[in-house]
Amino acid sequence: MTEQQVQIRVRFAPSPTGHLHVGGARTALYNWLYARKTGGVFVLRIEDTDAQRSTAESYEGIVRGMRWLGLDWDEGPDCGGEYGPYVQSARGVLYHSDAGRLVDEGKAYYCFCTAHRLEALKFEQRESRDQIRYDGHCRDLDTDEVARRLAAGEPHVIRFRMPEGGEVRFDDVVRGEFTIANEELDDFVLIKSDGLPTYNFAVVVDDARMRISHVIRGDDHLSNTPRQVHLYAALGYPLPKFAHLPMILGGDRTRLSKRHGAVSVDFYRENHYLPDAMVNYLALLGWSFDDRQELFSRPALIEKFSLKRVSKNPAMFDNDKMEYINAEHFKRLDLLRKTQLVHELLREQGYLPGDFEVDFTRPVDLKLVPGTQPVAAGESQEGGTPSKQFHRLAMIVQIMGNRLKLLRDAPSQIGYFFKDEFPVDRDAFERHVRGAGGARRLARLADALEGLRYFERGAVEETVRAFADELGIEAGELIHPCRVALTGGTVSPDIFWVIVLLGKAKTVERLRGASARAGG
RNA sequence: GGCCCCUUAGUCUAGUGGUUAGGACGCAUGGUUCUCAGCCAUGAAUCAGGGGUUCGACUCCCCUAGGGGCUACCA
Repeated sequence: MTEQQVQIRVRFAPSPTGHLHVGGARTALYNWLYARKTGGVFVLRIEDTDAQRSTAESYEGIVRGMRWLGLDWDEGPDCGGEYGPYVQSARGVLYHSDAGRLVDEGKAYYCFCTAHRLEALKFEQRESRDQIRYDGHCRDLDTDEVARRLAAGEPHVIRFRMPEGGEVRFDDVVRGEFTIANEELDDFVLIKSDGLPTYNFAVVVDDARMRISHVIRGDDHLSNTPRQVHLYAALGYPLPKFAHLPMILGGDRTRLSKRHGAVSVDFYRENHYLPDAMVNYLALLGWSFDDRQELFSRPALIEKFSLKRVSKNPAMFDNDKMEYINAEHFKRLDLLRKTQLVHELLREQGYLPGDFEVDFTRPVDLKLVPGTQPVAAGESQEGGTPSKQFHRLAMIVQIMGNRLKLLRDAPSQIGYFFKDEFPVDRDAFERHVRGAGGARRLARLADALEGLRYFERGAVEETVRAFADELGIEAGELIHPCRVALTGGTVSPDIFWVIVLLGKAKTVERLRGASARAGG
């Protein structure tokens, strides 16, 4: 007898009441990874039973965030599926039908208690330091009375009839066994007086009817799970497997929320982090593979992910580590891909001329790029054909090497290659150009470079060093002012490459300009 | 208040009775270099506290403390 193989079905069920934060994204990711690893189905369901707080913008934002992260779903509000609708507000009849069944079977009942009465009850229980729970006031109302009050249109809710004694038990893939006495639970509400289901009820009805096999969610739901287990039993639905993930905490160790700054997925998207890097880092928040590997490509993550290795401890989101992971992923991108990304961003921000077009759908010849090929004399580095412009951009990206860690910083780091107006570090200018007699030297260096017949790296370096020798100074003493004049700051890639890629005309112009400004 | 969960360096973690408690980020120092990044090397830093159990506890049990969650007609 082989056990029947049940299809693995998981879901991410956000409520559209805010942006997608890293905690939600992590939950979505683990579900997605599990589905992709097992060949299962990943469902997106929108839990909008809180009519007040749910918004369309929030829904759009969540979808945008998940798409950016590359967490694609197989069934959901936009693409449908066999078990729709995938928005709770459209599933009303399902909840009412299941709730009605429970009432008919005596497993749930109508309650007419007013908010006022409940308030007073709570107050009283707090005073007497009692457990705060519903007292079962309407639990055994006469059926005729119920019918009469219902007919009279009296506001009411439907409550679950919690068994008096006994206990509930369930297994959690990451927590192990969980048991709690029924006394701790009370007759919680299933259907609110506005007719909408409560979270605890809707989640069970939906997970069951959508055939969810594994409920993977944040561990803030752990305490609610026993109630849900009761509901599964009462409704006669098979119990799914549960996996409660540790929370992700903000810097102050409290639950993540808006006030925790950069914890929105939007932030990372807008700042041009790499989605694969974010996925990698998020995966590490509460999961580890072993004691050595922590850098994973997406396929590697799918292959290695396992619910069994999910940690029980809450984790704090560490931005430094996120940036590090991002840098590592960026480092691993090939030159073409990097250049493509930089190109895109530079264009967006107006750093590139309008005629700078590269058709990335066609192979780009990078043979000349690797960085050792001299640029032939007479070939201007500015302007030129699109492929020449691209070639130059690729070389710039190439010489940037690992200095470019975050795509977002590309414009400020290499902007001086494309615009003549770039920020100049005043202090550096004073120190390296005006002070130390740099101004006069720069003008003379400009002359020397201008006379160069072959403007390629070797010749440039030779010229600069020879000039330093002639002056009887260290090459560095010439290079520093040069860097400030050319790039505006004290940080740049190899200065000789900068000179070559800037081109003779721009180099000479900036050197003379700086010299003049310094009064040389 | 009641109940539940969690506890290895600042942070993320490996570890399941015997280890010099391993790795990573961050930090510090040194090396490489025209600066920076990178890379290499080195270093500081951890089992929350207290009781047990045991020949032996980071590992098992109990208590305390701290943190988190649930206790809503929020999800």
